Amino acid sequence: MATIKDVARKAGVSVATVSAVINKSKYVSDDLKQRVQQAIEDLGYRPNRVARSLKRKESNIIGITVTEITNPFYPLMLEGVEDNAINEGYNVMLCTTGDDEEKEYLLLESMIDQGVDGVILATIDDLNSKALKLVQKEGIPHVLINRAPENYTGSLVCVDSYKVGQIATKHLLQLGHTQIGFIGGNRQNSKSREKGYQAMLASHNIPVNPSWIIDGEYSMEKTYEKITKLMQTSRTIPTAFFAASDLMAFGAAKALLDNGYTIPGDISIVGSDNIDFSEDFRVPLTTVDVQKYEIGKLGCELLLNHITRKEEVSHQKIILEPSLVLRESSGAVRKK
Amino acid sequence: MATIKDVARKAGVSVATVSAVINKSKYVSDDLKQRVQQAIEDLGYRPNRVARSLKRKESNIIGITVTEITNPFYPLMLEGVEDNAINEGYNVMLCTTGDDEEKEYLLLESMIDQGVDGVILATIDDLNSKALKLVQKEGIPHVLINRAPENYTGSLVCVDSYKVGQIATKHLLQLGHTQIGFIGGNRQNSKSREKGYQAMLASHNIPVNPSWIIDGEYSMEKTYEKITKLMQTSRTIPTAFFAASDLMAFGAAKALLDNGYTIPGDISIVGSDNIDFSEDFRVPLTTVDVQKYEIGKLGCELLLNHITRKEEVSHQKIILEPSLVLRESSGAVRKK
DNA sequence: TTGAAAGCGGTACCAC
DNA sequence: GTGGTACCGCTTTCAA
Repeated sequence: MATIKDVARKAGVSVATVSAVINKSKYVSDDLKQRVQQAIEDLGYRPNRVARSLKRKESNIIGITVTEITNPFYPLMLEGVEDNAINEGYNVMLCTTGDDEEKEYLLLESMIDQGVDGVILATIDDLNSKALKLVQKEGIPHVLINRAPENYTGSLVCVDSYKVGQIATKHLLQLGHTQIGFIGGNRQNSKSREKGYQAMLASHNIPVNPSWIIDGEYSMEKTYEKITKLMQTSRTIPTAFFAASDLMAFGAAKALLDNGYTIPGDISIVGSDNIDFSEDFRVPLTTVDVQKYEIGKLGCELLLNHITRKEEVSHQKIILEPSLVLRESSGAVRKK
Repeated sequence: MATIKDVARKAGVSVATVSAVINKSKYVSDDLKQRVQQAIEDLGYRPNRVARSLKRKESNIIGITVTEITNPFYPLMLEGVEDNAINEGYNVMLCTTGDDEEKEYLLLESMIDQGVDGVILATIDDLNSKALKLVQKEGIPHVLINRAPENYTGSLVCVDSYKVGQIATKHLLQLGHTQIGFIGGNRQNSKSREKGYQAMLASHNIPVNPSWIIDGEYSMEKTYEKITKLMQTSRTIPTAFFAASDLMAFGAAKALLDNGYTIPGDISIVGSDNIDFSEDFRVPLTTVDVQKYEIGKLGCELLLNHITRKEEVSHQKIILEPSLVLRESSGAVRKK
């Protein structure tokens, strides 16, 4: 690999001048500029970004943490991030944490040590998260996307999960359902969706049956098990379920279908996320769209703003609007 | 951020000694070792990887290029790569090329300039690919995964696509189908699968009908259109389709379903890839599994071997075995 | 056994 | 306008 010195020698100028023409950082006469450019061309020279990073203390790399990448929700979000990053001349470093706090911390640390200019965190639910504390302590620009602790005051972009719960539940109520179960997991998004669901029921004076609140652990398989068990042990089951993720909705639907129920004939299902395959699930899934791509894209924009204009970092919150996507898994409550 | 100098000062030793204890690169007396470790602890010192990279000319970062990440095939493969990389102390930089040669080249170049120690390429079909030429010219360790040019002689891990075609076609033949269409796209994997399909038909003396070879462009939507058009314009359509990807199989199945055909009653469909959702597609899809996770994992292992043992780089080829996954989209040919 | 110092490949200040 | 050079933070050779 040719270095800046080689270029300088070949062009018969100093390295300072080469650097100046590369970065357009100060005036260089046309003559020298020509010679330098010619030399760069001839040698196929490309600046060593590592050296530049060391000196400038900026790498043009951003990091992103996600819990998992096999849930189709994340690739789309990631695409939003990457599209934006590439456009602005940044590379992206990816870490999958698997919801493991310790792994998350270590991976984040490794990215910081690698010199990332900032990080997008899609894994933070807790204000006391070690990972969050780390970026704060180190003063690394960061924005949370998709997930965020309830009273987080930093920059973030996510969907209004409370509304997700309201929208889904309202839809079910309008179809005449009053016995509506909830399937969620141990994440803030789920909790907010549950609150929206509870509030909507409460506003219609409908009590919630605690045994119809299912912990699906954000897993299709677990949800399948839990719902199967519910059918075996409960005397009555709801006429509808709202799930805090499409994957859990899938699990529930499969369990129901496998036990001879029809959807939506016997039981309605509403998911959330609107992942690509919800449209082509065994029963096309009614769900709530949460603007996955936008979350990633805006999150990246925000981060890049933080990075480039450090001084005017205003803690910005972007809360996106969810919207109902009507498909075939929800229908009028069955007649008794 | 504390630097190595701070540690040295605090411990009352030279930076060389600090470096030695960090890297265990030479003997240091217990006394000094203690003091250094204490100082590191006190300061919360972590070595600057950028500086280390510059000096050592290795970054512990590997790059990976994929064409798209929204096809659920890739996240699993990527997971295989990342799991392995993390375990070995490497971070991964991700680039999505969208099958755009120019973008691919630029992104790859940017990763190299960022100092990646090696790259995994899941985007190469052509021996003359600019991207491939680049890594070869620069002498960057690289391995191709999932996709590869026909006569590629470097390291690679992928599934035997020819066999994929054979297996799928054989299955259909065994069900009594003789009128079998093929849906593919402009990638080497598809071409090999098509060859396997053709060969299997030939060995049964069954001619292939050229109008039943459909270019689905690796897109669900395109395939939907093409199949819809086929139904409108052709007097006869096959009793079965084999598609070179599950996504295209989905597109075909949807088109058929939307036009009143039953699957597999009227027409059988076999996909390839075995993406997660093929199991829960409207009609659970019979498909050919291609060991996505393994491809990524082994590809990463191979690359890391190249990086760490430069001298003994034997060009290694790992060809994985595909296997049929029987589900509900394929059945006996209908009686006339 | 320990440390001084050169140097990785750039950037940017300062002097000419 | 241009170039000499210190320096970014670390590794590694070499001398003491």
